[in-house]
Amino acid sequence: MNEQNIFSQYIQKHSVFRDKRTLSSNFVPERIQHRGEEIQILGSIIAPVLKGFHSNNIFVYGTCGTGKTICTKYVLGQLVEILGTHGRDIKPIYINCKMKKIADTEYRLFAQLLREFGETVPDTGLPTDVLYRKFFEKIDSGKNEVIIVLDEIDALFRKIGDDFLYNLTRINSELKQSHIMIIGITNDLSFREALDLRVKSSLSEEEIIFKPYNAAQLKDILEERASAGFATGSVGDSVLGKCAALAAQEHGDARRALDLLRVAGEMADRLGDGIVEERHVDMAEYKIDMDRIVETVKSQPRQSQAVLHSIIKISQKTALQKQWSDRRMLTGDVFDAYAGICASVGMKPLTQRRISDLIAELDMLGIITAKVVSNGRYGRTREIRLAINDNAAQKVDAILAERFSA
DNA sequence: AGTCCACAGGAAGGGCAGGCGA
DNA sequence: TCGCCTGCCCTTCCTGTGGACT
Repeated sequence: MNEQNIFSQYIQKHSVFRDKRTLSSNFVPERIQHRGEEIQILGSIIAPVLKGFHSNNIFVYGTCGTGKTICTKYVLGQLVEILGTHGRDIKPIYINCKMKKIADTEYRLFAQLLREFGETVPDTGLPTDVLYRKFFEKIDSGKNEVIIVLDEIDALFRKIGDDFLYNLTRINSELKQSHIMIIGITNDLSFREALDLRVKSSLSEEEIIFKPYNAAQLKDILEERASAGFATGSVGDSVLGKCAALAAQEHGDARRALDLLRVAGEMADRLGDGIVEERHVDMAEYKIDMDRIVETVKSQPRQSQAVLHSIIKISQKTALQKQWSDRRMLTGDVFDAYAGICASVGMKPLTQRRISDLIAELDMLGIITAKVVSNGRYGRTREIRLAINDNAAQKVDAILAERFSA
């Protein structure tokens, strides 16, 4: 091999990792810690399908990173494993409703369900009721028990309402030999309350609530993952403790804890340090937050970017004169600045109504905070502030300035 | 108590791209 | 090819809001 090859150095270098996959939040381990009770309950609700009985629908609640998805996948994995010995026709389907362009509309949801059965469905073009009928015919062509896991079901509900749930449950009353069971996963505890009465009554569901992990539980989880993921002696107890403590501050989010640990390892690797230290966790925390912001901004449509650009511009201008807490602006200010940017780059401006929606979307993404306030006779508007720190704002501004340079 | 402001936000519909079936 | 369907982005129109001001 050519010693000058740019990758030869990488191959020779010692890595802190043994198996990085196990440090991914999507990885389903053989044993899930601190969720024994929830797994038991979930299993006991699903179990009747093994004997040919119908199971109730289930709603799994819990904040981000509390193990809802992983436990559900784990239980279904166990189900599939035992199916081999029982030979029943049970088909679990996992769909993440937050995945844009995958299952974020009723059409796309049914299209995705049909694809799980090996059908080819166009991305658009067919009436939704045709897909509905196709799906119906497909599952009723045999004796099937279909378990549909709808992860982040609240995202789909917010976008298209609860008709899709009603339609899914209604299918059961029409099916002759098959049955559908729905497992909805959500971090919105008020989700059920928002459902229409007729949907609630047709669901006949059970609920499981996942509580956040505490720091000690997170550390247990990290220890087990680290022993499989890192080379022996590469990561110390204090590093695991720090990742656990930081994640515990964020509502006991195990996903965050794993991300911190994995990225800290990547930092150590990149710097050729051989051992993961606490300073790598600090770097990881910064990098994760920065990457999230930059990626979010880059993936926004041009008009949203122009709105954000105008918000940063106003924020920078006021920063010179005011305290941080006073760096707020109103919808009208943002619209004026946005119109100015459009004029300078020759872009057709959208209406204020549309900009109002884009501001709300940026708020949802966590890049800005936009609070509706009333200023008395000076009107009702949104008070807008940047929700990212100065470093991130500068980085985002540099990206946007390049995009909107006249 | 009534007025007024500067929007918020819902509803309806237009225009577009793209796919299907007759 | 045409009519009909979809999702998506957008505009237009409208009503509602809440607190300062008169």
